[in-house]
Amino acid sequence: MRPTTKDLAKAAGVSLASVDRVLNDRGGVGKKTVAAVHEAIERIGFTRNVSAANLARGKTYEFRFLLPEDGGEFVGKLYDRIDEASQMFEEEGIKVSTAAIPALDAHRTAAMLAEIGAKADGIALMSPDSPQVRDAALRLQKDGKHILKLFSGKGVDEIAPVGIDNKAAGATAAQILGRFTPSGPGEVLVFADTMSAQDSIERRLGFDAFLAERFPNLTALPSLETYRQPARAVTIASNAARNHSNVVAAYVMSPEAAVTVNALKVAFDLNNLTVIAHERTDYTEAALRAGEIDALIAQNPGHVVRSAIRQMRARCENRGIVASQEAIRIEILLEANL
Amino acid sequence: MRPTTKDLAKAAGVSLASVDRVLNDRGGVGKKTVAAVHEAIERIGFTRNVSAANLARGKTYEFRFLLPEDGGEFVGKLYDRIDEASQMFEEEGIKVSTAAIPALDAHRTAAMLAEIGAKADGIALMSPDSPQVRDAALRLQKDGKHILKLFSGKGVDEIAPVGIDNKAAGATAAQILGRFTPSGPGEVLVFADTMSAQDSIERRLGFDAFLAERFPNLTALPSLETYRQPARAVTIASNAARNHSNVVAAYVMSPEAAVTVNALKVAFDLNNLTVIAHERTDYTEAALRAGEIDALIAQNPGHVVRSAIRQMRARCENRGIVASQEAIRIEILLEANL
DNA sequence: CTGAAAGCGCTAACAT
DNA sequence: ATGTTAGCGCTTTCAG
Repeated sequence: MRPTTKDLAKAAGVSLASVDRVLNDRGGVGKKTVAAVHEAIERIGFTRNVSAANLARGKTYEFRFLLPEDGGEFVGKLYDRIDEASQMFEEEGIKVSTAAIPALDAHRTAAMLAEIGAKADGIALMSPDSPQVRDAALRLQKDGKHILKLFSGKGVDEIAPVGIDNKAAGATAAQILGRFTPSGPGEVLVFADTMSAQDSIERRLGFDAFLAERFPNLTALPSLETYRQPARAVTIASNAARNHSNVVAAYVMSPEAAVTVNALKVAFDLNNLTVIAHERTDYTEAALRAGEIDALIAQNPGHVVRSAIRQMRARCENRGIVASQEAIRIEILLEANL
Repeated sequence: MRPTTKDLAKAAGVSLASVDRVLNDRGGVGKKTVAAVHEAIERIGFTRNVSAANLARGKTYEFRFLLPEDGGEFVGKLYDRIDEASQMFEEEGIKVSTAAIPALDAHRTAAMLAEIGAKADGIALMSPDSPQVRDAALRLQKDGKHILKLFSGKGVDEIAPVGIDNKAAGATAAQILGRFTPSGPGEVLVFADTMSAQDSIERRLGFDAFLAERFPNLTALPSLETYRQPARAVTIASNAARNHSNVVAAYVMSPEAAVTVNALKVAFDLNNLTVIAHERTDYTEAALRAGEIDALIAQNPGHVVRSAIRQMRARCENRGIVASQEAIRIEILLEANL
């Protein structure tokens, strides 16, 4: 049988309470005691029983996902995965819920973050970077809350990101686009909802660097911003078709491809255009099947959600994580591996 | 606070013991009692606390991975992931270990399976299909052991598989190979360690069907078997180069690509040959970076290992699984998304 | 067929 | 600074 705290206490010649204090480094323990316990841990090979600890602690965590209120299909998928994960984590005493935030209004987002964050143990936030939100997040972190950024740039601030490396995702898009496009010089259209989003900037960076290095015959044109407005998107695409005679491919950077791809359909013959888009949604899946989109660069929303929850928990209990499990893979989706 | 068994017992007007009997349908309970408990569960919204149950039960599980003794690099990766997972699951009372089996010797494999299986609660087995092994596995299943097949065909027998759908993987290889290869007629070399392995057969099936339908100008040649012998592989590749004037691509089906790719390197100019291989190992990763391999069709070994463990546990506790979490994705790896 | 009661390994008051 | 002890929610004898 695996040694228990009782065994440990006996082996270290101290009481259960002292063992517990050392194990959870609560302080107020003599140096000798600490040393004795640590020595005994090594000697008898003690590993704590998490179930028992959680039970005794009786602590239940409240984690909250804050998602943009007008998020579109991809955010819809996230909601589904959160529901699913919420059920499986409930058994482990973790309550997971969601809240919609007005992502475009940095002020109100920051206010909501502060308010909701105060009541939760952990927050996973999906919102464009902004000073207000960043400050609110950092303040919460100071208060011992654990907060994670979803799908946003890594290393920009002190807030840990969860999601694919957007620069690498852009590079991946460039590589698949380059390989799928018949060789010979050509121009590549690049679309974004709006270039102010940190993730679009990073994708663009990775895309350009890779394309320039590997496919110098392909020229990436300046980013076109649709603001997710169908009419505007059509106008933009049509203008592009008129102004550029040798467009051979298009890269749709935003996670909501529908508006842009629909616009491309009216302005171009998609059979002669390599189209790379992001994220798997009902729309992009159908478009991939129909041959309108050639490949999808995606991240698994279920994995992102579960990873975020595991990471928030690990932080709450200040335990480590299994890094390889939490790395979010950049997936390339074709029709055959949907 | 979440309702507990005590609350449930009170709500149903029965004792804790009866509640437990119903919850774990142990039988020997009156119909009325069962009904009362179920009604109360719905009424007060009871969900069991797994931690507490596991603690009280005091049960620890023993799971064992049986892997081929001469497995090569890919199996090496598996060992690494198993070590890693073993640590994280130990905290939850799950002991995970490995054992090497003589995969080519069906008899001894079956014998080892029977012997090791008797001592474990669950077995994850990676071995070629054979009647002997199948029978040993089914016998263990009858004895209430839980056994999973790693990387082997789905639906072939009563033993649940863990790993990618090999037919779809073959199709994915075909699609990426087709798109990466300049159009115009050409021949495609297909390599296997040996075609007797179920997974190679399925990959070939998926590959051929997809290639024929989408890339009719590409002709897949009969499978070439290397038996993983370097000299033999070189001979085969050289013969292929001599006998076929228009080879434009190669599909390496086996999880150990090194021998075949090295042989291809001597017989062909890899710059003019699209090479698709399987699985991420140090070798394939380097080859991908060097441009010798054009794309990798892979499955995440860490995910496979964790999924197998979760599934064995779920079976032991006869709980359900979150299907979307256990589906092993067919990954397409390029240099940019390594 | 049903119930009472003693733990599982750990935590957290409350003592000392 | 250290120890004692009463549970956490559930399972499991052992009686009835």
